[in-house]
Amino acid sequence: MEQNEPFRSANVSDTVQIEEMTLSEDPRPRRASIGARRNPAAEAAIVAAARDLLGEVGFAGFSIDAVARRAGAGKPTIYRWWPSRTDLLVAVYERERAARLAEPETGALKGDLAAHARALFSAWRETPAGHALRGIVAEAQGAEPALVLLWGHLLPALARPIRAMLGDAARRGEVDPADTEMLAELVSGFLLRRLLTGQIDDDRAAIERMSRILATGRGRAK
Amino acid sequence: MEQNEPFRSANVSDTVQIEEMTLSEDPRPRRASIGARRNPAAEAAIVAAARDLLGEVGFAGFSIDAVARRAGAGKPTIYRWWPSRTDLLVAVYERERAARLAEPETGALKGDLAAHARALFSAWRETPAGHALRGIVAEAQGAEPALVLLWGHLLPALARPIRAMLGDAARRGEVDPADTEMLAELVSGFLLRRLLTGQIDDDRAAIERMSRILATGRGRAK
DNA sequence: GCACGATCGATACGATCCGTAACGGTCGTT
DNA sequence: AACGACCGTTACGGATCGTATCGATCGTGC
Repeated sequence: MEQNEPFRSANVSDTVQIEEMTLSEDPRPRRASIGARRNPAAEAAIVAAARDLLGEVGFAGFSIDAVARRAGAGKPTIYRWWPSRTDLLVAVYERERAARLAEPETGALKGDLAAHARALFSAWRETPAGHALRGIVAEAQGAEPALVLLWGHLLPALARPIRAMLGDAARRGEVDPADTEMLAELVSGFLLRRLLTGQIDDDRAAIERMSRILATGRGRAK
Repeated sequence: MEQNEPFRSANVSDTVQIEEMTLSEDPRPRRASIGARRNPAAEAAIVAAARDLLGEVGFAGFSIDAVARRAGAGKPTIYRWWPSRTDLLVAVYERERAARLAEPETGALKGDLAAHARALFSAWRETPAGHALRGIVAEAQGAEPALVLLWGHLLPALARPIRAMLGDAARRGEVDPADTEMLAELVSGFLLRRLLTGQIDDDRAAIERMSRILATGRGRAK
């Protein structure tokens, strides 16, 4: 879904600043070592290859071998910097996710939650971040380090903006401060369940309902 | 994670009387064919081996080869009846889950939800059903058939008793009937997120909080 | 200047697993 | 009595993982 122009390779743009267009299939650039230090071009090419691969075939076709082939890199180079497949997935996930940050400036909790959920679903749909997170969750079901990383780092990061919204709402008196933690868990549970079942389309009705139930309670339902 | 309980003895319950040809010192019991029909002993031995393997090493060490070795069965026999690894996981999951059905207390929604969540966590802890479901979810992130099975069959089955409780509550006027669907999704999201992150210990406080928020709303917080 | 050493890509290895094929043997069904 | 679906064994091709080895590259420290 991204850039596909088979640009005629002019130069390699070797400086530290790496553009993300260094991924085409050139004859044999043979990106060699640049000395006793990490080659930023290799790092960028590997992450870009992993990202594109995830975007094209999803987690199903994601393998270190395939990434190495696509990036024109050696597997030892990948394993040197990302000790496991999970780490590479995390690198892709965090790089893609960093670009999209939702602003919770709405004022009412319900609107904040809905906007955030819609923005997150959109990011998961339109970047490989969704596939990356799905893969990480999958690996966490069989590998202990991935599980620790998931619920010690990634899920807290996922819940952080939600918790921030809930904190604001608590300060405004919209919710009981004692409930914010569980409310954040319920929201992230909703998001995660939708992601893992492939239901991240822009279902505004469902998002609206979720936000209303969790933001305003439902005791006084219509 | 991996708090492997010695869940049950390795007895192959129901179905058919099985001689102890699985663990004895005999070199090769060689359970042969019984003619042009399915051998219940083979089926029971395979499912039992899969269940025990899940209970001992979790989804990480679960493979068809390992199950075949343990069951003294041939891989073709397994693939004949369970066309994919996912199907075998489902067989284990549904067999273990069938034993434990929580009865709704028919009192108030909050208590029903809490009791059900606690019973489910308990079953996931003390039988391999939790490991099986985690494996199915993991495979659903990379295989389309598993995904279809998960959210077309398993998750609806998981949500069914919850939806029933919510239906009762709606008839009692406790919740708006229009909210039952999303409430069921939120509850199952809570359960699933806890399972996938290995947090299915008997956290009564959290379960209580979840039940209170979803059952009674939280607009009138203390 | 110069040896050291970490890096690069290429290749290969052992191990594991998947899903299927071929085969001889078993035994109800027809 | 022939048929055919079943069983377990063995084996295969393909894919993947993670690691080892190698020659070449080129900053860094002496």
